[in-house]
Amino acid sequence: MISSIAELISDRIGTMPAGERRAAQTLIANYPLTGLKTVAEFSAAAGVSSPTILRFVARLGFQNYPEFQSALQDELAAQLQSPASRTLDPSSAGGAVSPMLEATLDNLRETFRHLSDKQLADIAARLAERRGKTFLIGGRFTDPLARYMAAHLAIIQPEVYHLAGQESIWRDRLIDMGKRDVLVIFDIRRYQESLVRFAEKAHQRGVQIILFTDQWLSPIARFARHVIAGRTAVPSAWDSSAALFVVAETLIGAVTRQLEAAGAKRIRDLESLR
Amino acid sequence: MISSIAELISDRIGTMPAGERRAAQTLIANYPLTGLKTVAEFSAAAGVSSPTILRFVARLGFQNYPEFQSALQDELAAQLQSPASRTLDPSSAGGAVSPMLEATLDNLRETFRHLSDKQLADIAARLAERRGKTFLIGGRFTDPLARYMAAHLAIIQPEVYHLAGQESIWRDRLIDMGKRDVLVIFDIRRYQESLVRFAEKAHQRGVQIILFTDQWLSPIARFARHVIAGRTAVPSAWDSSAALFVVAETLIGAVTRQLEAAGAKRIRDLESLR
DNA sequence: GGAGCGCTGTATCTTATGTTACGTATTTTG
DNA sequence: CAAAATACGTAACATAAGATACAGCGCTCC
Repeated sequence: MISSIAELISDRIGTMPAGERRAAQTLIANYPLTGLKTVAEFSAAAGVSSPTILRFVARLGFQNYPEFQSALQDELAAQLQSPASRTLDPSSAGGAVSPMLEATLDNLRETFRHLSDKQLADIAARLAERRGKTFLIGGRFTDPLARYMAAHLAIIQPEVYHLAGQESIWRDRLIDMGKRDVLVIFDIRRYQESLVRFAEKAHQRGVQIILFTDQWLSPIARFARHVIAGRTAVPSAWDSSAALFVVAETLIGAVTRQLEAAGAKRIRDLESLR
Repeated sequence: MISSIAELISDRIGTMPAGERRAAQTLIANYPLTGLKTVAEFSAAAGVSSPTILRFVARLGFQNYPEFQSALQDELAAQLQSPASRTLDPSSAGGAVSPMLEATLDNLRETFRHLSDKQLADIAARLAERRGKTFLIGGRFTDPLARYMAAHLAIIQPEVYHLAGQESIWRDRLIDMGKRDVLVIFDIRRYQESLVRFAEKAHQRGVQIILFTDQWLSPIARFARHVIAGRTAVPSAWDSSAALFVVAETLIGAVTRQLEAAGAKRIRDLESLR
């Protein structure tokens, strides 16, 4: 059964022509506000013409645009009157919504529950003090997280390097690493032998290691100065790196804040280079 | 300081004449819906005439009725984007828990609320049916997400390619793309000109585009067959890609499930290759 | 109790919004 | 590859919306 207009749309969006689908997507993207504006504004937002908007609402079964708007308003009224129904979406209680989401939300909460603010602040401070270089590397599936973090950190401070490519390549970079440097490693099951070896050698050279791993802890934890253990279990064939991703974003934010003064200037400089 | 229109009203309601006060009370009673309706409906609901409504609006400092409505809509938009601020009272958030986490949790819920199961299933089905090749690409900060997704998809099916490196390189890959193929693009603010150009050309060649973007929709939405709009707002200098990351993981899981029969064999084959 | 002021509603006008018709472009089908 | 069907946008149209002018009414204060 279809109760909301949003459902109605996602139900029929497959059968719509391109233009109307754009209208639908625009409406869903910031639902239901676009639908409360005028046809002209709606069409401009979606990048189509006004008749297309009207055909779109007609296809949804409404006689005219005002009738469509009234329906949206009624829906909004019902939502606003019972805020609980918005937070606890009936579909989420019904289990229709992806159990992946539920599991991920749990993972996030659990991960942060075991992660004190102080710990995060310490790590952020270590990343922010630029005594030496910062290296980032990840495993088979987690290397994108290392890239993501590197992409941000490299903007707000110099000497941030993502170690990519073959093992032999980054192994040679060990020669550049010393006790003033930081190495951020992402490694979750199944832990990669090559990463462990690399971490050990870096550790021997006095490099401070910050490890992102799962709750069973990669063997690299043995060499790490800081360990972030994220929950990874989800109802899927794969483990989830979402919790580690969010921790990474949190750290990026914290480091940025600490480097605000120096960082702001650097960002301005970068902008002017474009 | 007065931040919301509701405050503004209750601030001045004492100085208003009887008719306008009725208008004010009616609006407050089911705020802000009455204000989004037409002047005629508003006046009928309040039991006064239309000019009284207009005088009421003028007294609040608005030049005309549409301006007043826009202000209400903006306010509503702000509310809908951060449901936590309304649902969870600030005192409960007073704990030491990172506001980043709270914002991210909200973003996840909001993103999935606008994303129906059917839509996800459709996209997963499209990614699972291997009529053609699958290409993935991302912008400056989102390319790691493309990599992450590619790393997983490439294991369970053949002909999955992540487009990396310079623009000229992947532009040349266009020649391999046809209407049987799928292109997954990640693009959030600030949208990259090069990606838009690339998407347009791919679209012209009949490639089906699946777009991961933010709620303001990249211009690429114009060419996309499927659009996933994730919430990105967090208390940080950067936008958050966490919601898109989780959607990506969800899709990876769904595709894997669909390809279970074929995929399981493939995974076994891969294992034996090690 | 009468004059002045202010608030409110009716009626009219103007604007801009939603609607429709039609020609062109695009896609699909035989 | 051709022909039909469908979809889209431009432009003209009709309608309903918001704005305004003005008259009536009630209230207050001499």
